[in-house]
Amino acid sequence: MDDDWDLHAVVRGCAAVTTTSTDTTTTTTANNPFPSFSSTPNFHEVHQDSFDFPGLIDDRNDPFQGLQEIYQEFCLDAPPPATSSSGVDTATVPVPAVQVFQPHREIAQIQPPLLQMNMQTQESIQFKNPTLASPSHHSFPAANPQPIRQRRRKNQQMKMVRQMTQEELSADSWAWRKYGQKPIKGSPYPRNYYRCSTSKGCAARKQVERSPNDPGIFVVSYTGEHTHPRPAHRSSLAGSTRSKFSAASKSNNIESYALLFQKGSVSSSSTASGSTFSPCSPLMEGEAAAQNDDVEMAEEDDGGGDEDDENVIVIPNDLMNDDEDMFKGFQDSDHSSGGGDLFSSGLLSSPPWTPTSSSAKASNFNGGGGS
DNA sequence: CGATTTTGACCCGCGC
DNA sequence: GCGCGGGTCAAAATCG
Repeated sequence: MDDDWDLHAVVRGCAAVTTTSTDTTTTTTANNPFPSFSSTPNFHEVHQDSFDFPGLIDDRNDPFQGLQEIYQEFCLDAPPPATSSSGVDTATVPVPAVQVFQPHREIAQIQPPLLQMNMQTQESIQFKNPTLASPSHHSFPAANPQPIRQRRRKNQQMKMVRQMTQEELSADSWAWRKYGQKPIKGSPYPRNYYRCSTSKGCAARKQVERSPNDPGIFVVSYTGEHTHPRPAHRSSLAGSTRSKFSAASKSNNIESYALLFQKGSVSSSSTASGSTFSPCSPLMEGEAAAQNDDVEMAEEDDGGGDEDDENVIVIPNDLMNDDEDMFKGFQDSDHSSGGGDLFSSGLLSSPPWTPTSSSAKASNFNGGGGS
């Protein structure tokens, strides 16, 4: 197919784009493959009763901060705090499983290292990034350079799952490369596998699949962590190929973004179109067939599908509003250095989540591409 | 020509 | 131990 949407762009969309317009977001961190969290009362409501994470959710004004910190530990090279605020080793803190499903909302299912330490088989937890394995805090084995397949117990993998829309998918500033696609039992839509293409040894992985509940929603799972800083510029590798948006990308207005989305929508009916930033195109490829078969999920438990029920933290959509700050970053770096994202890379000149462009939404994205 | 996508095969975790 | 299902590999195709 010649009109495939650019995969990179697609997968780049891990950054959240939500409707929020306030300043409740936190910033994404350099190596953090996951979107940062924002703090909202909602989170408190949902989780405070469900968890008891010393140092994670506490009395701080920003209940999310703790979570974010833990996340950062997971994703960043920065050494994590040794203990929780209460002095209790976080590794020993019981972690009840919680899942909250909110259709049409983003969901984060988190398995941060600290929380995971008390899971059954600790030895199975590994970080490929040496710097992540902070010996004093985590008893993770040192990164093993061992190249071949590194498989952890499936239910032990640290994973962050999030539901997002097409446009949100498009906001991912990381460069991803697709390395596989598999039909998932029980789901009409295939799952697409991506790895970070910025750095060869980067262990960051991303899975994207369409939500069986709502084809307009994409379930994105992040595993592993980046072993390199967030690309300052969209590297030549980053989605450089298959890009057919040169024209649109050169324009410096929001319309170009909207246009791109329109393109996506138009093409989606037949093939997905060659749009560079189409967040979900890869998904659609396989989906097309599935959709034709009539999505017939006898009973989908949830969008999360077979996510591990245990050891999972689900974060409501509202809490995941990192887009704003993230976007700030885009803008900041964009104008000057190019900022390593769709915009800086020239794929987009304006953020998709601006009021203007927001109208050109993910709704366009249904339908699916070819193959 | 280099990078990415596609896709069947292979590997392996996990439940029975 | 076996089989299923999911994750990854890797060769070939594709694209700019």
